[in-house]
Amino acid sequence: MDKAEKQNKILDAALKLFALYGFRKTTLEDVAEKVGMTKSNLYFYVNNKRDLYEKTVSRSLRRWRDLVAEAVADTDDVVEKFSVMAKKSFEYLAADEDLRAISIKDPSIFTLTSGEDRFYEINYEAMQLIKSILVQGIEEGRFYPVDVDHTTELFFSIYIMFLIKTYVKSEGISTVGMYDEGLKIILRGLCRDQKVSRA
Amino acid sequence: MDKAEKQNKILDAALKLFALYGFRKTTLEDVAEKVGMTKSNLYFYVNNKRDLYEKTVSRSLRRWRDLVAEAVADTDDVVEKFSVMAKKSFEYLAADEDLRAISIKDPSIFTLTSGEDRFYEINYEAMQLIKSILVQGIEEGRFYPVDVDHTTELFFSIYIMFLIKTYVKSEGISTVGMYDEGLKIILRGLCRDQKVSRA
DNA sequence: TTTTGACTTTTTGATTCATTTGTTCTAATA
DNA sequence: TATTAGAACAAATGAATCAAAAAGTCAAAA
Repeated sequence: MDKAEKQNKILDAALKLFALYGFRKTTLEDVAEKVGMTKSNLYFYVNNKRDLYEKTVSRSLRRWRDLVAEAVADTDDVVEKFSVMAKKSFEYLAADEDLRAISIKDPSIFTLTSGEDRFYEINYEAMQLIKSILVQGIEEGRFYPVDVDHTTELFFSIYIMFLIKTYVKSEGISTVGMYDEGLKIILRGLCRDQKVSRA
Repeated sequence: MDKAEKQNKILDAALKLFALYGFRKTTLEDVAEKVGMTKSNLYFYVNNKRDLYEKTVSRSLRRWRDLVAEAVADTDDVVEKFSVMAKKSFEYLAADEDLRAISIKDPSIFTLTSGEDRFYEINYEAMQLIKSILVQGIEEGRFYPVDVDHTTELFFSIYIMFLIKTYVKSEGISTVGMYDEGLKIILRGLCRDQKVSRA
């Protein structure tokens, strides 16, 4: 088992422990024990506790983002792309229990303001995906010529808001209906032609 | 000066002090002094510190809501009503420096989830205004027949999100552009006819 | 190169205690 | 009777202390 491989095992262990206890309550000895080494040896692979935490969360966020990007790449029609992106990215957290547990214990993972976003680089790329779809849609004449940057930020903000409402502060199932309704209205406000095609 | 009148003076004084120092750092002696009485006498007009705070904030929030309602009532066209509501309610906080200062010191005034909203009754009526405009627009055949309840909650949530982004965590002027862009898209997604008329 | 145990430093949590502040009450006053 | 102030009490706060736990370092072993 080489270094990179062991680092991955450490991140796996850390993910589970952070999900279970949260940042403060998990000790580096917990992590070391779970991965079968001493605390001091852990420092051979890890800079410090905070860094381990951020790397753990970052990896999950990146997985999420990539999964959505792949689903979008598998789609042809721009409008369909937009819809797939909106749905996949929103549904994801329902399946990832560990990241969801961490998010509840540490709500600062999802911020409404990019200025205080510790995971900005990851989210920046997520926004690039939104932007690219908008640009494509406008170029193809399917979308109205909106202000791409403002609209990108707007959609991303609304999306984050829904994540918070739905998963961080579990507001019950009603947010799903809101999300669907919102998606319909936005698609209608975005699309030039009226054959929006989705329910 | 009768009791109600003095209570109002107390709320005025409290508003200024809470805006200046925040809840924790203003003492009831500060308030009593500002209004020219002793701390113990304050209790003749006020239940307790927390209650004074909530009443102070509530009054400001109610003023805000009523101002918007009046502006909407002065408008005839439904689409115009929606637009006026969106603009007036968003702009308001830029003018009310005291409430803005309080909001920054106490971000929990604006919540994304109604479950934790201490001012729910006030916001509920604000949502009723949104709802009534949606209903009117649908009845008049100007709006698509959206799910009124979900859409109402959706719009209110987006609105609160913008308040937080713009005033609580001052994200700079860029949110204003986002708001305008979003309003355009939403109006387009809402309106059956295409003569949306606003820039 | 990787690991460990012993080590130091930093953080945390519990406890104390004086001070401030919130709250109540009683008697005076207008 | 409605309103006020002063005294008194109760609760919250903040500073200080200190021991335990956890974070982080390092020289030497495997």
